Amino acid sequence: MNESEGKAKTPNEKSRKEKHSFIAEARREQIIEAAIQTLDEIGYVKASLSQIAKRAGISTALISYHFSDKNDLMNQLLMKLLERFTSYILGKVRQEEAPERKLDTFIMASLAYQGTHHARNTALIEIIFNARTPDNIPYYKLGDDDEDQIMYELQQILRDGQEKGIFGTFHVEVMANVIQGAIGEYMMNSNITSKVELETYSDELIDIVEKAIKV
Amino acid sequence: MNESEGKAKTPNEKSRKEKHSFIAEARREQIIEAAIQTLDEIGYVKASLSQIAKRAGISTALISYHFSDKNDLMNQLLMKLLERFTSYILGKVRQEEAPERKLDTFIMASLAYQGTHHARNTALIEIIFNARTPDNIPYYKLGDDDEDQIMYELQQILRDGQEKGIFGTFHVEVMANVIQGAIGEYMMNSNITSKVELETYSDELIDIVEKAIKV
Amino acid sequence: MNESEGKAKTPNEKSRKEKHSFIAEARREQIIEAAIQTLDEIGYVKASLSQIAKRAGISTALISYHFSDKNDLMNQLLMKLLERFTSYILGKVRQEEAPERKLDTFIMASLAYQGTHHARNTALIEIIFNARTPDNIPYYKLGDDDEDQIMYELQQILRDGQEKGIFGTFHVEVMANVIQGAIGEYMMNSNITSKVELETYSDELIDIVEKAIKV
Amino acid sequence: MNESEGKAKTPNEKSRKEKHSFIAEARREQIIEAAIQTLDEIGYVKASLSQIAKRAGISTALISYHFSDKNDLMNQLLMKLLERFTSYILGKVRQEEAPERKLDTFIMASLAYQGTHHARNTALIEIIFNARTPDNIPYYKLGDDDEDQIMYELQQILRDGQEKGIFGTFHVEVMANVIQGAIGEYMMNSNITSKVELETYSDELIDIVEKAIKV
DNA sequence: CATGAATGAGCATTCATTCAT
DNA sequence: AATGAATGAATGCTCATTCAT
Repeated sequence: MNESEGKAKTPNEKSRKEKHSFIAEARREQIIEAAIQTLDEIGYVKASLSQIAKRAGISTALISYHFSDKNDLMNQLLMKLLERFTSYILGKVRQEEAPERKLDTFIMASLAYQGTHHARNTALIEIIFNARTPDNIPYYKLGDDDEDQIMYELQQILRDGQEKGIFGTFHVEVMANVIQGAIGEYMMNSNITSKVELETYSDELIDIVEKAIKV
Repeated sequence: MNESEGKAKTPNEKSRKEKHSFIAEARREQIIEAAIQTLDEIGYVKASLSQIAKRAGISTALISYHFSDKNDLMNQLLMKLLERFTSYILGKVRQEEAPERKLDTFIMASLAYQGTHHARNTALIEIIFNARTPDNIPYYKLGDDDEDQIMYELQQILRDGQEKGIFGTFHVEVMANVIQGAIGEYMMNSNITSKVELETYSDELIDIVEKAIKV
Repeated sequence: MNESEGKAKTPNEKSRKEKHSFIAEARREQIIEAAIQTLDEIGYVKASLSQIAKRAGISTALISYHFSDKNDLMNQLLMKLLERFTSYILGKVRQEEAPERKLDTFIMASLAYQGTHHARNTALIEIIFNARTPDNIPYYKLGDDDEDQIMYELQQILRDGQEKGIFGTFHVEVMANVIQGAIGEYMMNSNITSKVELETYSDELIDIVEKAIKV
Repeated sequence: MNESEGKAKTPNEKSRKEKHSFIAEARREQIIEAAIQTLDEIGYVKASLSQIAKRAGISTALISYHFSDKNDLMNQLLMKLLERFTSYILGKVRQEEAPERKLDTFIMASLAYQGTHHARNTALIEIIFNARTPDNIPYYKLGDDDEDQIMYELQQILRDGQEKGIFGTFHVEVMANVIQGAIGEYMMNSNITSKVELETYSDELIDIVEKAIKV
């Protein structure tokens, strides 16, 4: 707002501005956390601003103050959730070198996320399957080709393995989709979750995939 | 709310009741069809009773008359959709004898349903991922063991194949889940749908599964 | 809604439909009257749906039920008020034959309306000077050339008088505007209203106009 | 709220106060200008404090700091606008000596103001027709006898002319009102504005008035 | 069986205002 | 003097539901 920003005439001028941004950022974070909790507890359909505000211990007006829109809040939340999920998975996967190790890690990390970040994952699912773009297209139908780094990474691993002759021949996109589907199904369906241990499922899935991709 | 509500005002109570039931049944059917159309067109979140009524060409009050609740309507709709889907798949699968044929048919029929009954399938997905039980549990987390005949049938096929020595050893529940997940992913994610033809996906998936289950 | 309307299969079928429309029409009328009262009492800025509903003794939702919009309500109200005002003035004016009598009647009737229909007139002023079109143009700037029958009639009287040689030469549009302004000023400004009697004002205005238009 | 609020914290209280007053006065001026612009652009109903603040490039809190109330702001704005308008008209009128010249000048200056100070005039109209006193009386109904120097001056001109035998006999208050109405009508109604040139209207109005007041 | 009429509860959002800094 | 943060109240509006007819 002021063209002489960055000059920091006085030491506390800068800190004051930083504090302001800091408070605002903290609030936004808090609201987003409350939104995650709300989505987890009562689902997208019932997740009104007042429900979110209640969980954050603030007024609904304050949400409107920090986010231009309910849509804005949901979009920023979706981005944050995807970001966190993506960086969690990629962080683990990229520590590995060999394609077969990368693949195993991918599967294990993806499944583990559900256990370690249950609320986040539920919130993610709730948004993806309920929210729609302004053009009324559900996010789950979008598949956001460009943005979905996870899917891109998985396909890269598979292609890399094929090129190195470690994996056999198969339709990469279909295979990636099958793996994603198997992971997603475990994440969402608590029927299988309650009957098969995460580790068992992980091991068995890796087993199945290995059989399917081997040379 | 209760089906035995008649107070016998007239002597020909029975015939009247039958007629009433018949008309009522037809109306319920009509409302449910309109609900499917509504869910397909505008999604669960926006699918208000008035939107459904508009598509059915009736008043919203009439929906409230025939269903005790919006929840009741959605539950009945869900059941009907599951029933139809189930009987479609089982109808095809049970025409086959050999486990490997049954399995292939199961996969192909499941995937084909999306193409042949698009609106129904979208409606099904919209309900499963948006509606919640009175106890606030999302349907997608339920997985309803007892009612999910589809899953039961798939697992039966796999077990049958194993017993007959046609399939190798693998964790039946995990394998069934993987297959279900692969099918579901293709149904929901239009990203893969637009990039891989139904038949290709079907063939490749069968291929993958065969490799994974073979002795 | 039904193509067999007007056939009136049974006597009470028709009457039922008529009754429904009648009730709805009566409600709309009641709401519009409440809106007039509200505008008169608290002005356009504060005239919220709940204030109108309070005066009508109904819920705000019922206003939304009978009018598609607040804008819709205000537009219909504006039309009704203009219509009533116009028909009142024109009804009186058209009973006269001679241009000079028509002109006198026009002035007297316009001024009298303020006295006899005070609330309506205030409501009219409040809407015209406060409401705006969707394009954000105030109604008072619109001047609604085509619709303003009153202004058209006044100009016709003046032209007719000129053609018949009863009135002299003057700029018709300016003269009509001056007359309208003089009437409007008396209607709105309660300062002059409290100091000069309606009849005095009427007589004097007629006098002034006569001097200005005479041959 | 009170101008003698200083608590004499520092010795050079007076100079500080003066500086403060000066800055404060400048801010108030700035806010008032922004308010004029806002009223002109979007009208009274939509002229929220945040809209005004946006146009002033300041925060809404600062408006609340300098004006006790939104009402206070609007009142002070109204006074300022009336003051400016009054001094503009009176400045021109008082340069003339003869009543007939004064009258012509009054009319021309009043009409010219719309052209030369369009935004101010629109803002003036918006406030007068939308704002209300704490007692809920619209300003347009007030006519504020004591403060309205314009109307007083006009009536003085007319009386002076009569006393000097230049004007004939007529009801001064009504005549003044007619002139005011004719001017106001042209100012507000863009229908006439677009059809009749300012100069034409001015000439014709003077002509009409001259005929009406001549001996 | 079917509807129009009606409502209370809830929605997202904006507003004028206050307060700590 | 000035601002960002925060709120309670109010707005227009939609919704599922009820009820008399």
